[in-house]
Amino acid sequence: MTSALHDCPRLLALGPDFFARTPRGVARELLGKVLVRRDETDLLAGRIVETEAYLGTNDLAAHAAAGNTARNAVLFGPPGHAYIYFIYGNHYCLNVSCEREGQAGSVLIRALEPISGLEEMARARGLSLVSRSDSVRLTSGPGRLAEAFGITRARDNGRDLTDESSGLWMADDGFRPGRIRVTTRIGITKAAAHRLRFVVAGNPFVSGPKARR
DNA sequence: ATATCGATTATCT
DNA sequence: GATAATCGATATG
Repeated sequence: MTSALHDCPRLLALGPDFFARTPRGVARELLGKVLVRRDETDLLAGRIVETEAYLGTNDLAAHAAAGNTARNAVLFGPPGHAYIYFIYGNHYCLNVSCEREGQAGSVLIRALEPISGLEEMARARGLSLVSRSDSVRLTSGPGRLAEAFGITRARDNGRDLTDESSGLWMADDGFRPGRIRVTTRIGITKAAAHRLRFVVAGNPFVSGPKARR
C-alpha cells in the first residue's frame, strides 16, 4: 500500500518568526521552500525557485510606497500573511508579508517548480500536458502560478500563510537549493537598480529571459 | 531567441 | 485619465 502522500514528509508550515525579518532575507530563504494549497479536492505543491523583495514606504517600486490604503493594508500588518494584488486587468500575484506590524515589506513569489497536482494546475491554467516540457508553463511567472493555484484577491488576500488550517501555506521539506543568483527586479520602472530578485541558478522554471536565470 | 503589442480593470493622481 | 510587481500571440532575425 503506497501513495504520494505517504512518500512525502509532513509539510509543516513555516511560522511567523520565519517571516519576521527583512524582505531581502525572506526572499533569499524562501528559495527551495514549498508552496502548498490543500482544499477538499486537491493537494497542490510547488517548490519556490524565484522571488523578489519589496521594501517599505520608501521603496518606490513597492505598493507600500503609496502608504497604507485599502488595497495594500496587508503589507502593514503582521508577517506571514498573503497580499494578493490584481494587475494589468488580467492577473493576480502572490506576496507574503514580512517584518512586523506597522513595518511594510513583502516578498513576491515569481516562479515555482511544480511538485504535486500538475494535472489540476493544468486544468486551472487551461493547458494540456502533452509533453514533459509543457509543465514549464504551469507556474513559471507570478500570474501563472497564481492561476495554477487558484489564488485570487477575493479568496486569499490577508490569508494567514503560517497556519496550515488556512489551506495555503509554505513549508520546508528538507530540500536545499544549489547556487543562488541575485539580479535586479523584473517588470518595474521605478527603483529598478536594486538587486532584490533571487533565483535558483539554472532552474528551468525561473521566469524571464535566459540571461536572467 | 528577442521584440513588440494588445488585453482589461482596480487603483491612484 | 494614466498607469501597472503580466501573459500570450505575433512578427522578425
